[in-house]
Amino acid sequence: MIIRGAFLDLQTSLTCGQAFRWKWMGNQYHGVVQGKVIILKAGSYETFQLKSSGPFDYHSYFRLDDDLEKIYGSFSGDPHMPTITRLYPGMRILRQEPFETLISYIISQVSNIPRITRTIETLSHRYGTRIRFNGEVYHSFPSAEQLSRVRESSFRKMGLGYRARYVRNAVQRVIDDSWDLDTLKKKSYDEAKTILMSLEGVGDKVADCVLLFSLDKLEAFPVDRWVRRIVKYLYFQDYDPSEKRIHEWARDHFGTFAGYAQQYLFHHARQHPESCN
DNA sequence: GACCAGGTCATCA
DNA sequence: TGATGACATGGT
Repeated sequence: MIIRGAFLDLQTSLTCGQAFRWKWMGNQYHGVVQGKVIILKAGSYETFQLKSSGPFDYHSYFRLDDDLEKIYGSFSGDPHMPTITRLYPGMRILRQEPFETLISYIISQVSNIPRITRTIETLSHRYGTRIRFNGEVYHSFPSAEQLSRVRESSFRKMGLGYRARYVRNAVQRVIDDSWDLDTLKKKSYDEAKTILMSLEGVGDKVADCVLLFSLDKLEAFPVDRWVRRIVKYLYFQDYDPSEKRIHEWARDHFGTFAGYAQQYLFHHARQHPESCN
């Protein structure tokens, strides 16, 4: 199937560090979303080729309803964002699955993207559902049910370290309370964040990532080391802002689309570390 | 081998 | 509220 006319930078959107399961193989991106194998290839201007093992709502996954021009426009009063958004046009926030996002970002803390990717791959390979497609074997990200049979010690052996207990507890909570994380979409940002943070090992940052990347809260502004670095350099040169101060500032300064601003700042900081010194 | 990584939590002033 | 260190481990 060919998708036309989407303002979407496939490569940057898939590899800017928000999703961990996309692999570049044979000139295409291969991934598994909602238990389906998805293969994507960028064609000439604004066309994409999509193959999948089952129905895939790419419009929803890539959030094609988000009007990027309008979002960029909402940052036009900022001294830096017009330049930064222009460097990565078409980079979109993805709408990922809440459970996968929660577990992935619990794992991500104080780690690095290559390691996070590898760990999540191992987790999927061991406990996810095996899917054959086009002669290749893929694995879905495991469900809470599938992970509920895994001991904390097994997570530890996979290299999760102290995060093993957090993952184990989060899985247990989802199973015990028959917790459908999607219901958090209907709650306010603050309510949903409070609920997520009631999980051990889920603090400000992980909660914001889950809210932004899977629960439609575009006002979430995850602050990690990279974001703190670039925000401090670009906007707070005379003093060192506290975590709380950065959050207040981001909400006031960027408003409803703070999450998009965050992702562009994060990506830019990683592409150009020298721009933060 | 040192330093760092998409943090969180407990503890103490 | 704000500062500090422990937590496990692997990438560079």
